[in-house]
Amino acid sequence: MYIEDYQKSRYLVIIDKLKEEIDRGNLTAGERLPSETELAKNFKVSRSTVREALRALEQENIVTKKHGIGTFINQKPLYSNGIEELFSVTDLIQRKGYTPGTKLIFSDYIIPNKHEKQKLSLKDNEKILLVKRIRTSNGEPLVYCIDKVPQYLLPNECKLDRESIFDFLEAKVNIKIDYATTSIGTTSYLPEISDALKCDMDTPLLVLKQSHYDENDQLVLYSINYFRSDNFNFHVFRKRLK
Amino acid sequence: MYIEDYQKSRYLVIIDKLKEEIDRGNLTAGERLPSETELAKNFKVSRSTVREALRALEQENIVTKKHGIGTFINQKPLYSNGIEELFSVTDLIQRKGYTPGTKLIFSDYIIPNKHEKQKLSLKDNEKILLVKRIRTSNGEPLVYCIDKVPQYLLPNECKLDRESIFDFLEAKVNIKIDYATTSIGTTSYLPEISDALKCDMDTPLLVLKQSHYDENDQLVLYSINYFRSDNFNFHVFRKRLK
DNA sequence: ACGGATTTGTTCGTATGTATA
DNA sequence: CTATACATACGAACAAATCCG
Repeated sequence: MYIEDYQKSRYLVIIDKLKEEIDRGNLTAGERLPSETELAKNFKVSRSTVREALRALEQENIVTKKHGIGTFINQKPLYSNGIEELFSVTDLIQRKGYTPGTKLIFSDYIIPNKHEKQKLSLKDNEKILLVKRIRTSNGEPLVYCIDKVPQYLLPNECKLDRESIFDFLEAKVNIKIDYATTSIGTTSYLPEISDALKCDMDTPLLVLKQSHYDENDQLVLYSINYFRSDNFNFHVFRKRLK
Repeated sequence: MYIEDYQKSRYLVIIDKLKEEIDRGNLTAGERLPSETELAKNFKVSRSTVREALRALEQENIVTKKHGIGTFINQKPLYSNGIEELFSVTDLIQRKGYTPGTKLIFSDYIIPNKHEKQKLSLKDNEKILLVKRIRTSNGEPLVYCIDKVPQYLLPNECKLDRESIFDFLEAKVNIKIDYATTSIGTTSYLPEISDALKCDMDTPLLVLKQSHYDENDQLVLYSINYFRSDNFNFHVFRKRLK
């Protein structure tokens, strides 16, 4: 009987219901929601619970609250490639509806140089697995990926050559990548990389250097991704503070 | 007497106090905060208020809460140029401790082309103010800015040649820019722009195309910024969802 | 310009649920 | 199993912003 809604907090249920209303078109862009008091009455919960739900929706940029006026459905649905959400290259390609592929260039354990040692905060004698791959989207080269993982995190002999590193770490080693700090820059023609991506000397590359952390704030993966930027952009939603 | 702390909500005060403790080093990275109940007792507020403060700090990526364990100061210092926060180029330069400057290239009202008309959702006959400027940091050219503002938003004859457009719109026209949707890409050498930025043919440019909206979701400014990327990176904090 | 009605913001106190050590 | 810590939920009160007659 009460198996149905078992263990789902009320405010989460309200979020789902409101999102459904929006998807279904009963609530459209720019429209004002019923007041918090009204919503509370409708959903038969307290105003606090409604506010909890609205807060989450505001954080997702789905609604905007205005003091003394009301809560409004946002104009901009956004969700393009919002770069502020961390996903693997595999995910990135799949979300665009394309088929991801991988060409392995290099994969082996190496002795880290000073810079790598510092980035991954390694002790002496600790090696890293260095993987270089070209990721393709429907067969077309899109990204040149260089990934570095400390050896001590990995099972023996593992080469990480095929699958998504994110998926592998999660499935086989039980490491969940939680967040990353990323720097975004560019570079001009680099022989090794530009040629592999089949782009000419005039095509600059978009470079993402990322330090990935797990849920315990351990740095588990440092990666450099070179994107062909002629047919590729990232998007960010930027919000003014204060 | 009571003029001092006039009208500042308690949770904001708590946020400031906790940040101060962190800055001062009394609370260091990785450390666990006192429990919510304890903090409430210390600050002489209810636990709800403490939670309100902690929620905000979590959103700013300053602390992480773990169910049943505690609240922890984050490892990562974060936000150098967190691009997810929207600020003007003037702010950007000032935050780095440099002195911003401006060289005006062009400023006049023009009849928009089809693309501009669509981007700014203009009616027929509506002109736009087109401004092209080089922004300098301690005298060195850093960004080439192209800004487009619908004429009907501006006072007569205004040319926006000197100051920050953000500041001008806020101070003189009472338009507050609230958020922007941004695409990040690159471009190779462009004569007009690369030369102005004094960079050679091998230096790619980082391109930010931004649609700026005010608090009523009105598109008020479309801008294209070309950054010299040889001495400049953006940073993003990317978080995994789910 | 004023006042009252509406709406969101802040704070409190309390109770109960759930995760972790 | 128990104590601790965070998560969810309720209801109440007052503050502050906005709107409208």
